[in-house]
Amino acid sequence: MEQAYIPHLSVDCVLFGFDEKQLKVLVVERDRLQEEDAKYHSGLLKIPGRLLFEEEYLEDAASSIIEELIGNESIPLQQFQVFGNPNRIKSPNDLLWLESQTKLPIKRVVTICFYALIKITDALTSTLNSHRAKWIPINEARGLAFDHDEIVREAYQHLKKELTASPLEFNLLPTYFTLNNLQALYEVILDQQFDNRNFRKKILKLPYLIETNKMETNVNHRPAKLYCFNEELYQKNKREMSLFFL
Amino acid sequence: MEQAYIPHLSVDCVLFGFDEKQLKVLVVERDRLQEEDAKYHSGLLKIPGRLLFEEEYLEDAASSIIEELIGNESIPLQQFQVFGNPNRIKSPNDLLWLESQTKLPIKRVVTICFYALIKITDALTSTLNSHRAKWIPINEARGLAFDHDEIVREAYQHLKKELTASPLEFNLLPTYFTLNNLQALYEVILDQQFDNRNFRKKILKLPYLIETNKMETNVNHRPAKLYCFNEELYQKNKREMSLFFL
DNA sequence: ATAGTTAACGTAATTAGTACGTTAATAAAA
DNA sequence: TTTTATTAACGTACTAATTACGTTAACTAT
Repeated sequence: MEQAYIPHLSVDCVLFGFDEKQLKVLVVERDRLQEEDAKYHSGLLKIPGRLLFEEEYLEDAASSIIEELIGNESIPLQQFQVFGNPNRIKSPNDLLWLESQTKLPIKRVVTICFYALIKITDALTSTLNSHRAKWIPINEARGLAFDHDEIVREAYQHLKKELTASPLEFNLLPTYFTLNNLQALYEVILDQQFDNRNFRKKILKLPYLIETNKMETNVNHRPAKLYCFNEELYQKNKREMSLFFL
Repeated sequence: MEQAYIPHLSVDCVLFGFDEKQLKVLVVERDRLQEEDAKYHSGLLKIPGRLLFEEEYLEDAASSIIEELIGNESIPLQQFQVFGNPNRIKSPNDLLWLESQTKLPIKRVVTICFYALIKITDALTSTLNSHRAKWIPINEARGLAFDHDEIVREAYQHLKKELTASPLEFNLLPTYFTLNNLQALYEVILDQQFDNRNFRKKILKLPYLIETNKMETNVNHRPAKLYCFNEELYQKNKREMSLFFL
């Protein structure tokens, strides 16, 4: 059964990834319109999102958008802000594109935005390619379609704030990671340097950070111990640990 | 010119007030429907809100709702969450009421929620009465129409989190207040006691808390100095002071 | 072997936070 | 006029957390 879109409401997702060096966001190509689609198919970039269906839960819409791109359906989502100015869609092409997608006359779209943290290794390149999606460094997310520059900027602010308040960003790391991986993540997100020895002392207090007996391999220096994240202990402890972390 | 409503979108406001003892929220009566409106006119309670107009900014809608009830138009608003489950309007009467208000067929309403802090003395009793609005203690906000119980609960959580992260709740106090007024506010919102002497030391570090030469009057004990809040200094300092306060 | 690189442990000094005691100023009661 | 009740306002010793460092260990590449 085909579901009908609500022409006034959409859901957009800012998906964050971390490749051990940089914080990235996932963007997809907004197809160029037929008329201007002359030579190549590479269009303007946007963040993943679509109009809401009439009977659809907001979280379900966001999850389905993520699942299509990443394949994983159990990724925690954070609703962070609504963008709904009557004039937020400034470019006539953006509007035409929306109408071509939905076959509906579109006047104004209020979009409910979510962000999620993605293990960058979970996203298969083939799936990304087939959706013409790719990771770009957050500071290169400029000139996106609609008001998506602003949406990405605000999502980043919320992520920063959340990370300062509670240490939960393990989802951006691979399953096994070194303490220095973790520190690099904190430094990149918060744009702030930490003393390695003090960071280590502080982070090791977290009961849900588990030391394994695995070691880093293929490095040309002393290999570090690998750690992993115990989600069950995290669920138990996040309430107490949630405020005032770093 | 009459503006048309968007039948799928509304804005609701949780307005917090503080009467030196209790944290309160402003509620209005949802008119009983004609049929059941037999004896008296006191209806079910709801928080203030309405459908969005087609060309209206979200913040403007929220501001207009507040201005109508409080009269003051420059109150900072915080967008905190969207409530948009397809089945969030459970009571048939709530739906009928919406349709009677808007003369539109309503299927599903996604509501964008804001909260604001109100000096309780700014709200004129006459204005409140004419809108059949009143302040009720937050823990008595039960059995409200729609899913407004949940909305109030969530708004309160956000307020708590915000107050823990940054000390900005001066808008809940009268212009001149004692340090004990301020402490009582913190204790009520955070549901936590503070040592009077330590609270005083900590709060006096805030550069935007200004000592005046006025004194408390009409108290049968040693009168306290009155303080006020310097908004300009607050704007300058909030960035640095914003995290990790109490 | 030696140099280069990052891992991992430790400690003194500083700063912030907590738990208290004491005196001061006012109104009302005795 | 003294006493009592009540809250204001100041101060200080103790404890916990944070910061700023030094040092040694384990690995690779030359």
